[in-house]
Amino acid sequence: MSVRTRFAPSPTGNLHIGGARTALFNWLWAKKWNGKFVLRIEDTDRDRSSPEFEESIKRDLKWLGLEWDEGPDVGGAHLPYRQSERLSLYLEILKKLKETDYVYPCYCTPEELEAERKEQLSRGMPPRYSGKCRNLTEEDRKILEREGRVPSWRFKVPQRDGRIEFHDEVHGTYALSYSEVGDFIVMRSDGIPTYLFAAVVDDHFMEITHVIRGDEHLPNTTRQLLLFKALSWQPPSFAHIPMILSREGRKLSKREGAESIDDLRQRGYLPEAVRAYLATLSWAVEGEDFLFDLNEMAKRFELSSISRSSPIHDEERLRWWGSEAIKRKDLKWLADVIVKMTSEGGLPVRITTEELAMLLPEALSGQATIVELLESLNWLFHRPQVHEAVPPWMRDLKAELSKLDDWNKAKIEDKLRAFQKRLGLKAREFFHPLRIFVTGRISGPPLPLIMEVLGKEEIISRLVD
RNA sequence: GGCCCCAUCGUCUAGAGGUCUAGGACUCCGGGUUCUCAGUCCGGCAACAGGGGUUCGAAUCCCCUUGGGGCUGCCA
Repeated sequence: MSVRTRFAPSPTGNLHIGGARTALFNWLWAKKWNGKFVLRIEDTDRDRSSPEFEESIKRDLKWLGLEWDEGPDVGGAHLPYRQSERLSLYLEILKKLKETDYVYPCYCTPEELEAERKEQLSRGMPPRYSGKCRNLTEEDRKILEREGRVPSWRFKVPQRDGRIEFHDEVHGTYALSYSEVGDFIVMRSDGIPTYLFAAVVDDHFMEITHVIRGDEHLPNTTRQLLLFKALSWQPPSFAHIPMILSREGRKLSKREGAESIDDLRQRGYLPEAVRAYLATLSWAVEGEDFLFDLNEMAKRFELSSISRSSPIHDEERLRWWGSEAIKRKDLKWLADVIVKMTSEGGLPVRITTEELAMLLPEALSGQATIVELLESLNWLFHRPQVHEAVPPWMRDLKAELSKLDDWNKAKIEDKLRAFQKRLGLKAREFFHPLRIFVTGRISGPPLPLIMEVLGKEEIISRLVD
């Protein structure tokens, strides 16, 4: 059987680094085995799901290079791929469950359940469903329904000793006692299935072979296994990857380090950098070159080498991957992007893509993002605002340079050095202020190169005296 | 509260009983190179949470404690 994995986000927010890493691992595992990567939209939370989030998630996945073989927009053999469009299927399966007596209607209202939970907690009891609707008679049910109550449907968790056990690809054996699991709702009173149920049904019919997801689902898996068993379905393999924690060591939240992929893109990170960074959280690998190529990454990917402890999101390390990715990028490509950005930004373009590509090797110095790269090059597009005192030799230098006809970096450098020596200045005493007047910056590519690129006229006008 | 998961430098991690005076990467620090900064190259600081076992021998196995996380939802 060929490998099929899925990424099943709920469209209740943007794709953030945690979800992106889950998607990445699923993609890698499918591709490693020449299998299929399925995108499934889990929009069963009607209150919080929105089409806008679905769109942004898809856009961000594509940006990361994680294209899906089956899913919304691209179709596939298991249509539809949005849970809200699969409602009749869940109803059908629920019917089976009813017939085999694996579920029962629960007439408790959310308010009653909440009160019950509070009560249990205050008495130091585990907050679990009491099972009070489990043994209702037909007569009881009729009475409750006459009151206008619409039931939800709960799964009858076997009341027995022992534990529900399964093998997890990263955690090894995981087990939970039956007595720890309360009867859980599979179908809400409004006819919408819960995640626990819908995911099981979909994973079965979509023939998912490996469920790779965050380890917050570890306890849930036992419930889902119960469902698989009740339906006589073969469950997939499970791999629960540790969830990324914030700098403070807490679960990622909007307030704490839950960076959205959208945000990283807008800040100018390259997708391969984000991917490589995400991959190395929990995945220990030797070498790093292959991390920039998705297919190479897939070849080397191993579920068994994923570590069990939660990594902490670290911007410093993301930045390092960012600069590595830029360094490896084709110069022409980089130049193209920069030129495009400047023209879109309405900046005067004083340089051709080819010229820029030649300049780039000297200009690259640890910028983590394209935005930073552009920033570091802004002397190309703006005359600097210099507030420093004009050195006394500036007027002479200007005159000297005006006489230089052969305007290339070698000649410029000769001129500059001769001038500096004649003045009796140390190199830094001369070049440093000159750089500031030419670029407004205290660092950058070699000055003669900058001067050649900017052109004689531009340089003369920047050397205010 | 109950149950479960996790635990090596500040961070990501290697390590599957002796090869560990614990290796690599990021950050940081020092030095070389450079007109400057960055980069780059070289070097350096820095960890097995604590306590008990098991064993000739433990970062590696077991137990307890501590710490962190998750689940315990008509969220996913």
